[in-house]
Amino acid sequence: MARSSRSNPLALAVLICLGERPMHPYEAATMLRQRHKHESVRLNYGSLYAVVDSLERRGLIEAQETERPGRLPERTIYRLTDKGTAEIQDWLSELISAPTKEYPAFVAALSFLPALPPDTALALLKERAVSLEVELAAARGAREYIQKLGLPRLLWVENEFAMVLKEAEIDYVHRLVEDITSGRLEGVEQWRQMHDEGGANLMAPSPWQHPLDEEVVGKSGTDVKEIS
Amino acid sequence: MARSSRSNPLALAVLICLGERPMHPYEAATMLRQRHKHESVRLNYGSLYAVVDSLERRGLIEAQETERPGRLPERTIYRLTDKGTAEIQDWLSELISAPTKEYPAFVAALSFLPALPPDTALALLKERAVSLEVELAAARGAREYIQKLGLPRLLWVENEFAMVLKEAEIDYVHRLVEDITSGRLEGVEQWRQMHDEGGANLMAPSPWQHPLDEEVVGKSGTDVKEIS
DNA sequence: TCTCGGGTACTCGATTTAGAGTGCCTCAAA
DNA sequence: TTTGAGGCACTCTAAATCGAGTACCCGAGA
Repeated sequence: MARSSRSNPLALAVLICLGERPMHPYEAATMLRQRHKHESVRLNYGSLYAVVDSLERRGLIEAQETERPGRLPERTIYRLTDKGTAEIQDWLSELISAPTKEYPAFVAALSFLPALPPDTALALLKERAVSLEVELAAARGAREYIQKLGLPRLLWVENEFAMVLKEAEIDYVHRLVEDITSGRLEGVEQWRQMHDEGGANLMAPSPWQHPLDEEVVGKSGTDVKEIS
Repeated sequence: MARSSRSNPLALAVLICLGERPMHPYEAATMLRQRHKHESVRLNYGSLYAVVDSLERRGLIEAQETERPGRLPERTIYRLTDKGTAEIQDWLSELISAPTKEYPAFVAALSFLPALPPDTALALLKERAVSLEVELAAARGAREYIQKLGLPRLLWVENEFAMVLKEAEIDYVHRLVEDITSGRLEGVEQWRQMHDEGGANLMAPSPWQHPLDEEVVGKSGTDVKEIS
């Protein structure tokens, strides 16, 4: 229960905004966008209010007053409680000290790579490399500009790290492209062969009858009796 | 609608399993675990059946027969449709060719680093580095073992890439630790100063009055009239 | 003067997700 | 012989998520 409530980092972001001064949710969102934190924390208005409610239920923030400027929708100003202050330290410490298992889409995609014909895969990987390089160039541009504005590096570390990840990915994609083209990647011959023969599209090209399957695949698949 | 249905890669994984031969959802899950795909694709039983239903509604798979071995719960065997075969190619192509914006927890954490006192942050970062190194060693071990089993590299690329990411992260954390310790990271002095003075915990240490805020923060925050 | 695009500040509902729970089975040890 | 651990194959429900929608306001241009 307390564990699942730490799932959405947007909640932490809101807490930290409120740590600066009391404000209403929409203003916190505005501030986060202002400071470009919406590039590191998924921010959408649907979740924002859900997350704020949950923070209030948990006693980490409390409503201070509600006002309505003109006849615009009413807005509730929240303030951080002591429990909230403690939660910031705790949650943030956990996030920094303990790596969490993540599931990037590209890792998933790579694990099914053999399902595409090798030449298609190659073309698509090259496309990705180009897109990534464009993104990287954009990020570099942004960084230089921001630096000129005088923002110290401390307040930009997240983007620095994001760039590091992007560079690593670019390198890897390039290497992969080369290894496939040159046939250096072991498995390509069977891969190509299987698609040439109009073979089934699998994550385990049939020539090998997936090495990890051992005898186990049959276990839950072969007692096909007693059809209802 | 079609867009949102591509959100969970588990659906793609199921499609690909069914591409091998018809089977019931639980068996697909077993096969995925067998082949260690659950390390690249988030797999839990709650989502599994939801995802299968959605695939059926979209006409990508269809029920072939339902059987019940003994008096165990009934199981439904699904098979891939032609639409499903096409969807595999399409979806996978998209995943490979177009990088998608992701929000790793550590990026979020870094963007709030100034909210922790610098010495705490340092200690936590060192902790993370150690954990990451342990994980990397484990991954290397697994890879060597798997290699000895004779699994070709093609069927292991996703882990290779995951390791590349991990290495990049380790490097970065090390650099960050050094830059903070040595004071080379610009902003540390103010950072330390602000926490020494028992200052507020913010993502924008107060001495700078967040450079990116310009005049804008006041916009939605200062018309505090007409309290209801 | 009118209006039209863009910003403000939320609300709503349809999906999705996570993970605990269920009831059945098998096998092995006491 | 009983008992209990562990696997099978789902089902259920509470919570989270996302994006579209709403209702208002303001300022610039025709």
